[in-house]
Amino acid sequence: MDLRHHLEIIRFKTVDLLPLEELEAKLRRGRPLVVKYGADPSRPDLHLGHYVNLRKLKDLQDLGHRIVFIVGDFTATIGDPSGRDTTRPRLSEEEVRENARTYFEQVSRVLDPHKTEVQFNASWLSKLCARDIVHLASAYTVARMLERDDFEKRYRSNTPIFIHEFLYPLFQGYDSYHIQADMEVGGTDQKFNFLVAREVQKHYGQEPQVILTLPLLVGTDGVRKMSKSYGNYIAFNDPPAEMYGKVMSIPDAVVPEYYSLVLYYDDRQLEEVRRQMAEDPRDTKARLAYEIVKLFYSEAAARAAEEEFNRVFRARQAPSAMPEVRVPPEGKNIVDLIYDAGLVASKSEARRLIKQRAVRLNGEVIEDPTLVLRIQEESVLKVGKRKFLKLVPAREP
RNA sequence: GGUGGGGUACCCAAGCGGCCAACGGGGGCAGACUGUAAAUCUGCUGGCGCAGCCUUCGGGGGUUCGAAUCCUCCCCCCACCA
Repeated sequence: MDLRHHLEIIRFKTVDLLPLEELEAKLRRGRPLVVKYGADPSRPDLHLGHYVNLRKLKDLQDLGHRIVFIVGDFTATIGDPSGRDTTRPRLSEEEVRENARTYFEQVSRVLDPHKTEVQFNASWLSKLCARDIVHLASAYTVARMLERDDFEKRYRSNTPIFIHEFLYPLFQGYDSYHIQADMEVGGTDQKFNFLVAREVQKHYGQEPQVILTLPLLVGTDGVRKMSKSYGNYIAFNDPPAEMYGKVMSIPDAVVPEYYSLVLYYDDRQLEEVRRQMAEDPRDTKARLAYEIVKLFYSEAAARAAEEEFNRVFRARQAPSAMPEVRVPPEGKNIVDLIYDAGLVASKSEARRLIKQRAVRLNGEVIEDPTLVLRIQEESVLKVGKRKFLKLVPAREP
């Protein structure tokens, strides 16, 4: 493959790819690049936002480059004392290892696990002594640290920044140095860290890495970036129906973005998507949902998810499968029933929902929270938009 | 180290002795409308044995018939000065 074509593949969908000349020089040597990807050991639940990065790593892997996953167990076990969240748990070694395992298992759905390396950064970072750390810290200045936009924002808004937080980018940079990274891949929010890493590598007399950043996928709210902490994410591990439903719930405006970043559509295809979006937004989004489920599961799963979705939300019928609850012959209070089934967090919440006419039995609104429910035959209880229970009369033992 | 300001529910933010389970906004949930989209309107958003009760306003102690509100000690944050 010629260099131009090779570069073309690498560049697809990237925001930053720099410095380009350095990348060309590295490629020209004909050696596989060491590509670094940082993994957060506290977040084993991968989502579509991660997928954007993994998809790019897959490209690089297919081009013959070496993917190295760095599990940040060092910082995870030290814990981050910033913020008032004193309860934030410090992960134990076993937890980190377990998280890394499930993480890697999910990664393997995109990358070839046999060609992907995993390294734990505590194995070298924990060996640094004070002298080493001072030396590392002299690779960068406070002024330049404060250039990072979230530091800058916090500085301006008088939110504390702790010294060790300045250290983290440096440690990440040290990781790059340690594995002799040629390139680091991540979201645009990582750009600063990646650039610091270049300085660190130079500081140690190593050729700096090339940085490759990808757009941040917007979450299901259509506003903020997809993130577990915002609760706006679609996880690799979401069951097909859930995944399908979540895609359907994204705002129209971001549909083309999903086509672009998740399905990897090129500009020509995207133009077509936009045209269809104007014409038939619902079906265009449905196709997106279908394709995404297919990507993570299978064609059959996608078809099933679609059918189920249409059944429940378009035809407004009960789902084909739902949790079953037995109702004793003497009946059971409706609030207790909803609460015991785990549909709500508290009985007060159950009462509230009833008051708001959000609870239906076989389509009939239940208004009385003191109701003792008795049933003769199988019934369907609907709570809110998407929670269903199948009620079964319990027979005498 | 000094001086001043501040810590209120998921987040921001009012309240500054009883009318406070705590204004308002955001977020979330629910209902109507719909394409589980957007927009809009409405309601809710600590818990329970729910017309009542219990727990909450950084933590402990105190004053008072009564405290988020006053006093006191402690912890934490911010700004300026050093």
